[in-house]
Amino acid sequence: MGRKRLLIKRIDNPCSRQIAYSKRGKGILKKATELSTLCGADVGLLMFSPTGRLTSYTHKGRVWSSSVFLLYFRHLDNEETLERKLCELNRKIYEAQEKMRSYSPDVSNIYSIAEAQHHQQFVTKAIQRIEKFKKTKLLEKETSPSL
Amino acid sequence: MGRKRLLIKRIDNPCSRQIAYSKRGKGILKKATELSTLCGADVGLLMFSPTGRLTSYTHKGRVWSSSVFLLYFRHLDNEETLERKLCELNRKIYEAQEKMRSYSPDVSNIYSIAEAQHHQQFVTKAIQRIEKFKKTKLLEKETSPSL
DNA sequence: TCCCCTATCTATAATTC
DNA sequence: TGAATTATAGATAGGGG
Repeated sequence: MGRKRLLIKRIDNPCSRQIAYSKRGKGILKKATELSTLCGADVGLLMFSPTGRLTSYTHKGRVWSSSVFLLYFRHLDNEETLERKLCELNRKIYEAQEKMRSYSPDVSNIYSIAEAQHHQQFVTKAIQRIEKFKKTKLLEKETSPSL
Repeated sequence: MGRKRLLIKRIDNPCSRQIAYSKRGKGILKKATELSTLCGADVGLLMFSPTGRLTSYTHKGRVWSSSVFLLYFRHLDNEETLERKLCELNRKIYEAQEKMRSYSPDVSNIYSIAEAQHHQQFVTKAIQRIEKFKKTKLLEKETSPSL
């Protein structure tokens, strides 16, 4: 769509590339909004320019937009991937569950063991809480070095 | 870009709307791939049709694509928003931290960490005791299966 | 970078099969 | 839905400021 037909391959000239990105980026953004309003479709768009600048579009309306993109922006805010966080948390939960499983073979009828189980859960949670607490405290320390 | 000028507002006729979505969806997809190859930009696109069908495009290349979209697809797999999960986990952590706070009321950072250490040791020993207890009980059960 | 201009190319609305 | 056609609206390459 220009004075010359354009082959779809990487534009070598960095200057032209940036200009093309600017123009086409706007174009897609417009298309996305149009699609969204015309068809009532949920559209999400993320673009990183050659220089790394982010442009995004989200039609605020439905579940997915408030999940994917919200997640993404939080991810940016936290400067730490939520995915990694989530994986870690899930791993911990899994490990904890595995541990628990090994302790409870077939003994639902024996009250003392059930009770032990209860206690074990309690202290497991307690230790997790303590670890979390320690991390938080350490973080507080780091972020306020004057203390 | 058609025989008539189109006002950008929701297309009332469901049939026309679906057709428009189909065409324009493909169009944006093409644009996204073009932008990606022409400019070396990372582009991610998610579209939900009026009927709820998902179309997506991701230029596989950089970090973001493997975070946002991976998250999204996992989210689909789990049939439960990761966001909600995360919120829940964070809530649990928060609650745990709140509980822990009661163990260390008003001490300075260093001491509260030391104290946490102390509590941790305490519950670690506790859990060891419980495990021993349970093993013993289980052993008792195995050796007297008639009960 | 951003805007403007304009020749041209491209996308697509309407239509038919 | 889908594919093809065609007229036309819209996007944009190249160039200038």
